[in-house]
Amino acid sequence: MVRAMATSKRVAAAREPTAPPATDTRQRIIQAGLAVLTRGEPFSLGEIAREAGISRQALYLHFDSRVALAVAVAQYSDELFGVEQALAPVREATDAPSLLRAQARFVTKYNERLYPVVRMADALRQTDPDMAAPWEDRLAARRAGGRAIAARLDQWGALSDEWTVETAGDWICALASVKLWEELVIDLRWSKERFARSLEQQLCSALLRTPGEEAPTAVAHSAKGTGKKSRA
Amino acid sequence: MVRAMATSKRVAAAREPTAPPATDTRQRIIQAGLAVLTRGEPFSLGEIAREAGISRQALYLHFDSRVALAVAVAQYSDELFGVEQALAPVREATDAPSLLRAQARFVTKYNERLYPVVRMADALRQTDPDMAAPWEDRLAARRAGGRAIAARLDQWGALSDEWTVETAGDWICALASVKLWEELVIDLRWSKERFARSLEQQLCSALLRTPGEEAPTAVAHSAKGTGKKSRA
DNA sequence: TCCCGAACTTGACATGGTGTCAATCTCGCG
DNA sequence: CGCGAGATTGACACCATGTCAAGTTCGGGA
Repeated sequence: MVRAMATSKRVAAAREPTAPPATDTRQRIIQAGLAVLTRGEPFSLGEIAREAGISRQALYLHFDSRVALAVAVAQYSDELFGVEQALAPVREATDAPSLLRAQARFVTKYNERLYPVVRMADALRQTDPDMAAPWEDRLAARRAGGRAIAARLDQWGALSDEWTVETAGDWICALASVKLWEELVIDLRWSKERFARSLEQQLCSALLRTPGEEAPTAVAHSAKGTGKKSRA
Repeated sequence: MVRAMATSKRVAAAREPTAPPATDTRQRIIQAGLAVLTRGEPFSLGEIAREAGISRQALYLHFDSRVALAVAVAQYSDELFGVEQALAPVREATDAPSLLRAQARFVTKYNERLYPVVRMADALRQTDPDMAAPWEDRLAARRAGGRAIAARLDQWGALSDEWTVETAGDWICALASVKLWEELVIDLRWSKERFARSLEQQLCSALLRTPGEEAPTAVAHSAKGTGKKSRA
């Protein structure tokens, strides 16, 4: 193949995402991996290599193992989707209903896009301990995201009394899971629109204080209220 | 294969679960499979054979393939759990809150017990088309269960206006999914008690008409009301 | 009593995937 | 020129699934 020089591995790590010439082999492998993963399933390394136009053995010049490649593909897929940008509406929401609406829309798009990758990662983590750690990281990030939403709801006095910030965050995280999305959209054939709509509604009815109840400023029975329990 | 006579397979199928002498090899294999599956993961046929005290090749005298064994294990696991009996409180509930409470408790117990089996089946169905059909069957059964609950809520006039029986049924089905249970109980370390409590609460807040609203007998704005839309 | 057939055994083998190793090729650059 | 990075071909070990063949054990029926 081409490549050569002090280019390639070191460069790939340092390359900014703004330079997509993709002449880099490592990058080509990752893209091939994503392509193979996205269509169908079986996921054989030989297939990815063929797709990338290199020999199977060359994969091992760039990745220690199947899992390392999978992790790289997952990360690339994340970057490609642009989580940061997609999350902007969620971060910028200024009231509870629009926050939850933004979250529902984000979740719908994100899960649709990341579904094949998460699927594979989930399958791999069962058999491969090396996949467990990255998986945990992602889970922690999702959990933190859910908790951040719950914390803002709580700050606004919008969080229903039955929740703590922690439990509400976990529930938000669970409802945002690819698995729930898969169950409804893939297995039960829901349309994305219906999923988004239902998720929004359910987030609202699950989390939000019902309008008729105590005002956010009023500290009622126990130690509930505005600053419920922001961290342990 | 060998198979022949009216013995063996036929006998295994016809044997009542009340006779546990376990002299039947097929049954021993299934039990070994469940045991291996329940602890840890890797799931190698050789291991199951060793656990069952027979040679690896003897597995093929009883099961055509890995998938056939897996299906048998899943079915056995179901019988062992006693779904019918465990579902009794759900079937016998006479009001909406206790129905949803019974459902939440059933789901918690069932998912905890069936988790390893479902895990394996889900992994297998990705690569093995033979697993897809049994999976679909189970999904259809779960969906029907969810829909039955939704229909009863609707009959009682307890189902919130935003739902049809179909969509509510699917939502119940999705919240009953092993995957949601896994996310919360396994990955996020929720206790079973907390899961059961939250699930019950969330089923209620998601599905039930809020107390202040229109009475069940009153047919309000559109064509909603008691007999919402029992089938398409 | 003998023997048939069912169930199981051992052992070998094909296939296909992962991961490793060694030898070779090809460039660009110092 | 020759080094060295990246890539190639080819071979190999290992393991899991699935198949095949031949032999063993044992119970029950003719």
